[in-house]
Amino acid sequence: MPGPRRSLPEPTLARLPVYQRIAVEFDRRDRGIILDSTTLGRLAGVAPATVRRDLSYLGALGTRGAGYDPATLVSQIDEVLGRSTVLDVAVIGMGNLGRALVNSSNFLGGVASLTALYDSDPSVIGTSIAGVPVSDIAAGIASVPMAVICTPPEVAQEVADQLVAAGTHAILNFAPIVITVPLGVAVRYVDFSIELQILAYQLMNGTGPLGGGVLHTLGITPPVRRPGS
Amino acid sequence: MPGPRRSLPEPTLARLPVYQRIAVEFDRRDRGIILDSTTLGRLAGVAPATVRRDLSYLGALGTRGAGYDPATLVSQIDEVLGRSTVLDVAVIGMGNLGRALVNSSNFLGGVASLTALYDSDPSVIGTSIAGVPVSDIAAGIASVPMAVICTPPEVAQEVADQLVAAGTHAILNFAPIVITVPLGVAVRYVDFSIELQILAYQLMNGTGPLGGGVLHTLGITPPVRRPGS
DNA sequence: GGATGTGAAGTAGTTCACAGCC
DNA sequence: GGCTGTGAACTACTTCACATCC
Repeated sequence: MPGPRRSLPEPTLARLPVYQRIAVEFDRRDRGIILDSTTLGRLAGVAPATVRRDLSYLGALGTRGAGYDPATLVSQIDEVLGRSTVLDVAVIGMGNLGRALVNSSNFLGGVASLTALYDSDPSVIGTSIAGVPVSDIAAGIASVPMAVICTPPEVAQEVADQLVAAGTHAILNFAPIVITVPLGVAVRYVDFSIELQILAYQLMNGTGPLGGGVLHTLGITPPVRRPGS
Repeated sequence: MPGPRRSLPEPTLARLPVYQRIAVEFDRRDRGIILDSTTLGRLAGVAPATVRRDLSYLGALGTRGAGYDPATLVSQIDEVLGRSTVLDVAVIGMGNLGRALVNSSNFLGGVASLTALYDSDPSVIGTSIAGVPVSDIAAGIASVPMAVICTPPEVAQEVADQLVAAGTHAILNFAPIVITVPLGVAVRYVDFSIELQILAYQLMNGTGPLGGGVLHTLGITPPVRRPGS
């Protein structure tokens, strides 16, 4: 079994939204300017060759000798990321984090629409957050393609099971625990404490003050600025 | 330039806290039991060979024919992750997200101690959150080794510059923008909207309902459960 | 001239497969 | 017997370097 042959490598997938944010900004500010892979790479924190390789997966959208048109970039990335289809998403667990997420302006990233919120706390059930009413999780979960788990870790697996039973096929899990799902359900993890631990390690070892500080999260290498530049 | 030779591969580094959480749980529940790489791998969502390779970086701490002692695992991972040295961390930007983070019980992950909070909003400055007073960012930042940026993207670069000037060498950035720092400063990114976009893509293409749903965040592959198991 | 797009080379991480030890 | 620890093979991604085209 050679693996499900994802059409786009995951690190590339993670960088596309970054390129797009940059292109949006350029298109807004300097309409008509052309972005080359070196500039785009510097702003995105990525090597020029990597930028070109990434964008070449979307087809030949650059102009040799010049670069990439921001407007084209924006629409092509929209296309490949499927921004034309907005997916419904539910958030389970309306504690501090759940509330912070749904109130955050960039959370949905243009690909998703918030359709339901769930909690088990009677004092929260029935209230509205970001314009969406909070339902009682015990009363069942409506079918949604994507869901975000922001519950305490003890109940995360149970919630995941409920979601899967209700037809969810993509889960973003903020609970600090690995969840088990059937084949065919996509899960991604966001774990703040692990991120801090990695930073602490890198600060204490090698990659610290003398090392170079070039790290990778989401496959993104931040740009480096030498003392005099 | 062959790269700064980090002693531990980053994906391994990201998995160690996961193994440790599992080991802590086993040690608490069934004192004396021995964990083998297959079990540990299933719970962590990682192939057995990868578990063994990861743990072998910490030295030979398993017993051939048996497995790994949870208590040993916990203390060895503590050691390599540097849990003996607790680093001071500051959080900049006390909006919904900043507040949610500092109020979250597992945020500090045992490696950090929250020593300062900053914001620019007069109505927040002077209050205390999670027992730590919020200071005015305009009044300057005290020197801390690690910092977390939870500001809006427009001011994230400026805040990063202030932090670096104050001596910070590790930054966890939640603002949806790439920041530029001098060589020697470590930066990691957490971007919720990118995570959702990746999930949406994978749901729509290949890796969706029929594909396999095996994803990678933080280098962690979640375990898969076949319909009957 | 100058920047893209891409084979080829290089690098990092995963997985196999088995020797070694309990 | 069973499971670890690890060289060797494999796979995935990045980077080089250059032919190609505007």
